[in-house]
Amino acid sequence: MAESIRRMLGRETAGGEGVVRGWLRTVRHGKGVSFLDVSDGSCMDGMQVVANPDTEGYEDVVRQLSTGCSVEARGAVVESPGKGQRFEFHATVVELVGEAGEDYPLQKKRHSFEFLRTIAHLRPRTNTIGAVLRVRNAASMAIHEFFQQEDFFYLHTPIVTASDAEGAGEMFRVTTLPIGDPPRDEKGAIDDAQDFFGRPTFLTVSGQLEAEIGALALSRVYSFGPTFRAENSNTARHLAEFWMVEPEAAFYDLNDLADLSERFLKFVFAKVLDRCEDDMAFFAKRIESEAINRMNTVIEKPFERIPYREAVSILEASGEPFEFPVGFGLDLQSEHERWLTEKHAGCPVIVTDWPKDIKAFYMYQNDDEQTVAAMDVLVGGVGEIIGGSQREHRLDVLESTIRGQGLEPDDYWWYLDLRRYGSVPHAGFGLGFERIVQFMTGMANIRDVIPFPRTPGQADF
RNA sequence: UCCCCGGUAGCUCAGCUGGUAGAGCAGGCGGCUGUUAACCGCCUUGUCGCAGGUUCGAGUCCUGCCCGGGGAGCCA
Repeated sequence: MAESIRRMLGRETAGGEGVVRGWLRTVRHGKGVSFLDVSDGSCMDGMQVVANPDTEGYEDVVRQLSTGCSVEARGAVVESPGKGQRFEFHATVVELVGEAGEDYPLQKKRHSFEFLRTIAHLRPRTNTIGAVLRVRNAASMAIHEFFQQEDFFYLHTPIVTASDAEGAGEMFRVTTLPIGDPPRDEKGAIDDAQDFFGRPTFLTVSGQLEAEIGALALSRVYSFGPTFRAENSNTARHLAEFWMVEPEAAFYDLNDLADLSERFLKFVFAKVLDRCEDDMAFFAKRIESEAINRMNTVIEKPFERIPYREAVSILEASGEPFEFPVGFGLDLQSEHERWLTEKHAGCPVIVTDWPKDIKAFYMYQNDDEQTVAAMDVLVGGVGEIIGGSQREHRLDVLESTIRGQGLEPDDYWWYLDLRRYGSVPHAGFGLGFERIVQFMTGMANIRDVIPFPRTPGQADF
């Protein structure tokens, strides 16, 4: 195998033979010399391949090269006399592997992200999307590393679920019934009993309920996988298919969970900064100047914890002309979240103990009977980045909350069983993976931080 | 789903209050240069999103539709 350009550029010293394989970003011809910017995606920088009339294939290959074609060059790594790179590659042979005609869509100029989305099969070859994909990779691995070192087991929660009551938005139906002529029962309704699973099934909107099963056996688990929402929401923050990280831990209370979330963010961000230095420098320079600073704030500053009640008082006393009202029982808007973390605290903020009426049924009810043990982690620039809670582990309280919200306890029979047999306090949080990639990279649209975005009306590639 | 904005050359965009389409980049040719999204000169490229309508005349105004972007709601 050829050495990657990342490794080649990272060599201690020049000298030595090598092979460069990759795609041509641009080519500059001089009278007796040509410079090929060759990228193989292994790092931000490409390798400057230098060819001259002594290079085999100079006239019939090198002089004919164009942006986008793939090449293989054999030669030697030498110190570069030019500015802009430490090493360059002096080719003795250059071969064309795959040509790219003049209609190659990616030019050596800036393209709009909107246009790049229409050529998602080629956009990973751009600087920005390439860097995004490398950051995604580094962040994914850091997430696994973090949980492994914290003794969390990676639990594979299901993609297909029969529960249509997870309560987190519209779901995609999964069926093998013939769509034009489905079987009917005696009343003329579609006969779900004849469907593949014998009942209606959907793509999961959350692995949390199953993660709780895992936590109440292995003590600490996390799921990290695709999640689906059929909401018709068309924003820079929503995808129909996205990746979610959901740790769940037995014998954790809300404080333990807040501690975990703080360690988690600090660890993952530090790893990404360390392993994607060039990519992050690119984002800070070309996409969002605060990208690295924001991450460093999370890494360096202790998170401040503020109960919701107190947060509301602070916001009310702030004198800030907010667009949306503040008051007990009202959810915090993005503008409130950002003011709390950016102006008030100057560090990430964890808002705890929220009014039960605006939170989900499975959250632990506090002794005041008005609030639940929920938390939102707020960071500068985006607001909420993590949401979690201690779960209600008391059977009677959970059953009455389910009924109180008009839900049917029988639909949750196994979830309630977990409270019947060896129930323990436990807690967990969820975070949208693409949201933290957005936070890290400063990319404005979530469709540009996932390789193949799925949004309403869009499932190409 | 609602509100706002937009859809003009392969790409990024300009085109004022209606008068019949332009720049940069890409591409072609030539020049020059150990070059750095190289540079200089010349040249080519358009069903102006689609369908109607108003008008002597529509890229420009009106209506509908499609697509995209921003904001909102919902959320992760």
